[in-house]
Order: sequence, then C-alpha cells, then structure tokens
Amino acid sequence: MARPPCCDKSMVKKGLWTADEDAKLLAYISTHGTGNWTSVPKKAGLKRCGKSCRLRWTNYLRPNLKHEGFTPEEEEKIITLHATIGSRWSIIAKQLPGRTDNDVKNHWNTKLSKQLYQNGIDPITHRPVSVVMQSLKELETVTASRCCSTSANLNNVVPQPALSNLFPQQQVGLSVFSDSFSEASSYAATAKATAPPSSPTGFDWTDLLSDSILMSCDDIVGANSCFGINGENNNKGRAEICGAVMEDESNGSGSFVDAILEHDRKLCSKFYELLGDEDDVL
DNA sequence: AATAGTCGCAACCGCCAGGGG
DNA sequence: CCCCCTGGCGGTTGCGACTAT
Repeated sequence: MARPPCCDKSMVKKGLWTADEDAKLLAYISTHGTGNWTSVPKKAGLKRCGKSCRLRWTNYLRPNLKHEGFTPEEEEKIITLHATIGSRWSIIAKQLPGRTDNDVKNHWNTKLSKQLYQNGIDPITHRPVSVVMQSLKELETVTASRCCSTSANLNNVVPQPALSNLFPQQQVGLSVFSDSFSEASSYAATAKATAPPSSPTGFDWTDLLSDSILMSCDDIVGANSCFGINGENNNKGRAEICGAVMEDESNGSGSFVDAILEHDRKLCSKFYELLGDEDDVL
C-alpha cells in the first residue's frame, strides 16, 4: 500500500525559501524550540511542509553553521572518512563542526569525487582507476569463461590477482579491513541490495561484520589473516572488535569514528605482524 | 548580445527505524 | 504485538549563476 504524503502537497509552498519565511521560522523556533516539526509550519504561519521546515532549519538557519568554503583539512577528513565508511554523510558531517550532511554530500558530489577521479583515483573504491579497470577486465574475462552460480564465494570465481588488485593494502591509514567496509558501502550505494544496518546511531557494525563481508576479507588476504592466522580464531577476533567498536560507539559519534580508525590501524599492524613483514606497515 | 553548456547549492522525494499509543 | 506517526538519512532533481561559444 502506498504511503500517504506527510502533508497536503497541493497546499504547501515548494521551492526556494524567502527571507520572510526564514524570519518566520527563525522567530518561531527561537521562541518555542523545534518540538513537533509537523506542527511547526502551522504555528509559525508558514505554508510549508514540516519536513521542509526541518530541512531549512537543519541545513541553513541553525546557529553555528559554517557557510564558507571547505578547508583543505576538512576535505582531507571527508575523503579519509568516505574511504573508510562510505557515503554515511551524517556520520562524516558530525566530524566537521558547523557542517551539515547536505553540505558534505554536495561538496563530495560536485567537487571531491571529480577531483579524485581527475587524479586517477576511483571515488567509489578509492583505488587507482587503472587498477580498478584492470580488475574489472579480469572479472569480465573470468565470468565470461565460467558459468557462475549464485554463490558469493569469490574464491571460486575470481582469481587472486584480481582481488588483490581491487583490495590491496596501499593507502595511508586504511587497511584491507576498511576496504571491505568501503566495498560494502559501494555495493549498498549502487545496488541497494541489502537493507542498511541499524543501531541507536543508525549504524550497526555487527551487521557490517557479517560473514559475507568477512569472507571477502579473508579471501582478499588469502591467509585468513583479518583476525587470526587460523580460521577458527576469526569469530573470536570479530567478536572482540565488534564489542570494542560498539562500546566506543556508545560514547558519541566522535569516539565512534575514532574507534573505527583506531581499529583500522590496529588491524593494519596485526595483518603485517602475522605476515612477518612489519616493515611495510604504513 | 544571445544561446548553450556546466557547475554548485538548495530543496525535494522516498525509504527506513524507532517510539508511542 | 501491531500500527501509525515522526524524524532522519541518502539519493536525486531543480534552478540560478557563471562561463564558453
């Protein structure tokens, strides 16, 4: 059954907000607070949808918002976080004081993703475009020569060189593990194949640490070494990391993201320790 | 000067999760 | 336990400003 609209579309004004409308909304909220957004437009004397009012307030009228351009430091942070957690704009925006998720999303779509591509980096996978293209060619070759079942076990289908090209450990501060996150986010963004994970903060890492993702992580490194040399240790390691991340998450979005990056670094170190090649740790 | 093309930002849309009745 | 309402999110579209021809 179709969901009814949140308000009578024929009665509400759409399009750009006027200075007068802004003033009315600002005056109302500064006096009464936001409360129930559905009732805000009526009480504030606006012919707008409650959702539209909330968006206007959140993205433009709210105090302490930055309206100037993004700094190089902010851009770097966006790129790093996007590489790690994908297009979770609200989480990324929380790491940038005065910025909204809409700001970050727009800046990414209009500038950063293009910049990355021009510099030879695929903005979805954060890998060199040439490597991604090469890997896609290899995938095409293999899938054309083999009749694939619905099994998601890439080991049976994709040659290890293709996988290692797609997911090498090669970026500062990013491990193969976070690449799996990026991969998962990219899939979610492009195909919406699975329901988004859920949690009190809108994000549940235990879902992201599902077997399919972890399988690919194991496949990528080819040595069951995401969390331990032997496969039997993997679940324990996963549980430890899930628990730690969730614990950090409860402390707020800042520590939540910090926790992700910290675990990323730890995993990176652990990975190379296990391979006995610590010199390569970035 | 007029028109087409591009860019960047603001706003909208539809979906989802959580909370309350 | 179910249903409805609301807020929040990510993707997409619309539109004005700017630039190139």
